Amino acid sequence: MQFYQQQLKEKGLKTTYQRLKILDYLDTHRTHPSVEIIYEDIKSENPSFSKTTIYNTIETLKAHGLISTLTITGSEVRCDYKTDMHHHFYCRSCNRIFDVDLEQPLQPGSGLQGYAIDEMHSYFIGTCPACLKKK
Amino acid sequence: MQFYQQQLKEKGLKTTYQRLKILDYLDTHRTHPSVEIIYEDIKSENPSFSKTTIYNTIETLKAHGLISTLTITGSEVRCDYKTDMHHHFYCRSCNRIFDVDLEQPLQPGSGLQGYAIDEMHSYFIGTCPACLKKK
DNA sequence: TATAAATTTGTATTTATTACAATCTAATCC
DNA sequence: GGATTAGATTGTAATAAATACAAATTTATA
Ligand SMILES: [Mn+2]
Ligand SMILES: [Mn+2]
Ligand SMILES: [Zn+2]
Ligand SMILES: [Zn+2]
Repeated sequence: MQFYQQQLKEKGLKTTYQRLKILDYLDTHRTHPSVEIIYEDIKSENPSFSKTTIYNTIETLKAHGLISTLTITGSEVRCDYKTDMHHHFYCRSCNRIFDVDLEQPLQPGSGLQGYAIDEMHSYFIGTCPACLKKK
Repeated sequence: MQFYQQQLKEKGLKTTYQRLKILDYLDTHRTHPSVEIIYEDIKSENPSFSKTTIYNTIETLKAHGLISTLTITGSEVRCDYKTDMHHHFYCRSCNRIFDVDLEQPLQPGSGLQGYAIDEMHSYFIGTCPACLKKK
């Protein structure tokens, strides 16, 4: 928790219980949870937590580079404690998102001369091993 | 138009004015338009066209591999006539999506052993050259 | 401890998408 | 060609994620 507090201070953000809680949640739940999931989980032990706060906090933390978000499911934002570039696999069957390692990480390349790049993503969509077994 | 009709037949889909129109629209508007944009444009010359039909048709055409869709903006589905794997750049400033060529096309790699892959995407987010100039 | 700025909260609103039932149409068969 | 029917389109209602906003609360600073 001390570390999160320091991160917030470095970014000029006030330390609040909510921000610490969300950072901790994402750090310990590397499952790319949706806002809804985060909300349900946190709310269960902290009923006064507001969903709007989660939206606000996710936006703030992301804007300051402390977390990242994914839009690969098409229906909701998914959150990620990791901010370094890495790749994902989205299983349509169980709705889970997995981190994947690729031999060839994504590189800008000459086709992007003149573009200012903020984010790089690559991902796969399909069915994960566990779901394949069930069928 | 003859070609679209043949494509539909090959997939066992009925030929309808709406499907031909949407295929033609996407073929001639390689701008990754949203459903809303497609709707506005088509409706202007064909007021009876329904937005639901566009949603339905996009889904059907995609399911049969005749078009593809992107979810990279986070707020709406964007449509693409191209179905072969290629990469994208999303400009947050003008909301446009550009096709980009990369030296290294995305490859599954050993990190995805056991996964069944339906789609592969990679994309960049940032500011396009035109928007950079304006600032 | 008092203060100001920032944050949280609850509610209302917006927007994209889906559900659904009635109507219509394309393909098939006579 | 005309009747049949499965499939497609349409309009409306419903859902769900995300945003807007203002009041209440809290943090950091003095
Ligand atoms: Mn991740
Ligand atoms: Mn494209
Ligand atoms: Zn799965
Ligand atoms: Zn731009």
